[in-house]
Amino acid sequence: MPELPEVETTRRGVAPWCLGEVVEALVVREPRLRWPVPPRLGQQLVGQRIEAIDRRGKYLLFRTAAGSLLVHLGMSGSLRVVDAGQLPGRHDHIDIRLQSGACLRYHDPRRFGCFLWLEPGELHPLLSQLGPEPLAAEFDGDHLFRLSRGRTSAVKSFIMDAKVVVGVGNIYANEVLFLSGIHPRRAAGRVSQARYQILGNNIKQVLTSAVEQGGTTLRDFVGGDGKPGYFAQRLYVYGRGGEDCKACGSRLREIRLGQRTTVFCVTCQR
DNA sequence: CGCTGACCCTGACGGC
DNA sequence: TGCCGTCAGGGTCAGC
Repeated sequence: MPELPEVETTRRGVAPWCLGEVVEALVVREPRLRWPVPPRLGQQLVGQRIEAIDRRGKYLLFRTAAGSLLVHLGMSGSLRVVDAGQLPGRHDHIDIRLQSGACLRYHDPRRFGCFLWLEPGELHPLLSQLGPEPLAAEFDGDHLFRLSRGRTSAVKSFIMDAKVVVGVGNIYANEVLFLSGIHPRRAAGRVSQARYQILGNNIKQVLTSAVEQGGTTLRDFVGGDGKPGYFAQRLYVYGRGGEDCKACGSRLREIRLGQRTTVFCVTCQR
């Protein structure tokens, strides 16, 4: 599912159809998402003008004068612009119909995503604990180094912790650790400051590049405009367990770490 | 406080 | 062909 670049790609894809538009109707066919879709969401959203679409980590925020719609795509969610006349398919759970005739359609087979409402100025608990944006200036290797002191959990789990930094999901965690030469199971507290500088820089570089490429296409991901991303061709380790390391030729090893598949090179990563 | 594992849900895929 | 186990890009939560 979407990691940060996919969410950003979705944001950019849908924005041209949404900004300045008034919501005509909210159609909820299936309210059972990660949390139930609030019954009052329609009343809150309909009639409002979408003034901005922001992203915080992997959350999207549709801003209106009355409050904000908070959307998370979960593992399998997508948001696409379709013509209002297009019939919904299986797992097309929610439509946001705009007065222009366009329709934002939320599709999510696994239903791990969410649609929630935020009052103006409300700091939702889901957002209040989040760490810095990886592409912001306040995130860097020093931030990782400081937070990691004394931590015994694996550095891979550490960088995937949204309280540490948002937006680093399983694909990019694997990639970034490979590029940094760091063993994913190494204790976070036992990675040097110098290596965290490298890791921090690689997180910024890889996510920036992935956003520019339009995200990573795996299985069914498509951006808001329906076009697939092209980052998948550039993956070094994710999905390549048992294959040869592109740097040294060793066979890539695959392990489970915090219930997530982890792929790394025993030669390149220490 | 930090860490681990269960859990939420559907679908795809491989082995038998 | 079907059945079964496993796995999938997310995150929360309880328990230690």
